[in-house]
Amino acid sequence: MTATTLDLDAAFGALSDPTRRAIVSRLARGPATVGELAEPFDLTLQAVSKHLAVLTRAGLVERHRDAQRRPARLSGPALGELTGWLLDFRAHVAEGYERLDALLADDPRPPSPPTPRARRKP
Amino acid sequence: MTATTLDLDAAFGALSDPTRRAIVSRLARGPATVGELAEPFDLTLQAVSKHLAVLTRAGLVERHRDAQRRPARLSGPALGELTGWLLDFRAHVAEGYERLDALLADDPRPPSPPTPRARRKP
DNA sequence: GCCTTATTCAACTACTTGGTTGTATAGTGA
DNA sequence: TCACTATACAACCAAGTAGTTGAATAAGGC
Repeated sequence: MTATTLDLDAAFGALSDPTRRAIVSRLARGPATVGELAEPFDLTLQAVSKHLAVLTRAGLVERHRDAQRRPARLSGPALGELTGWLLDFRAHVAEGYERLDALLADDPRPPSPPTPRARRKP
Repeated sequence: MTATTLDLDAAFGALSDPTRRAIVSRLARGPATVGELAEPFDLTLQAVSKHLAVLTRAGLVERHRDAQRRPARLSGPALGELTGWLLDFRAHVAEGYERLDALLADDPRPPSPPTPRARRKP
């Protein structure tokens, strides 16, 4: 409740980096230290530490102290909020599509031109 | 199934910008032209066009031509995939928490020392 | 053909960011 | 205390990006 007031900018931004997604992936299987997290990557510990800082600032990861170590673990609530935001969106999109269908039914245009992504002039 | 092979980097990156999220928000209520999308923002049309390009590259938005206009609309599948990815994650997180509980039950350590973030020397 | 509208491309600037190296802090164990 | 481990901080750099202005392209209407 009240929640973390998740910063969507920071959260989405944090997940836009493949290294950070991999870190999140690993943390999803349980807490880990910076050293453990850094192992699979060809990165300095400092770099991983920075990535963790980004994830922490975004509210996606929590840290605590365990002797010299500062293990990180995922913050469930933030991920939940993020997911909620997207789910909410999908619903709106579905709604939008219905409306679009109505529009198209009124319009003498083919249902959906085959324009998946390619935007090159011939 | 095979799906659009959604580029998570691009998709999350695209959503990490508040302007682009606002654009997506607006598009969720139906297609719109660049001009229409630009109206609520204090931005040039070029800037909005660029944002749309980012969203399109990320597979979140589709464009087509309608006379001089090039209306944009959300691409449902991509949003769905993104949501799926996060949902999948949440499941893993829940799993991870269970495992963590087991760990803590095995460990003579207080559940969570009050170390939120402050790391300053006195 | 010419003018208007809608949008994009190109070049440029200011700022952010992912990475580095080097140094400093915190905690453990001898 | 000293040595060692784990992590963070600071300064820096190369690359990316959000924004700008100005010019170009595309389609319609006259």
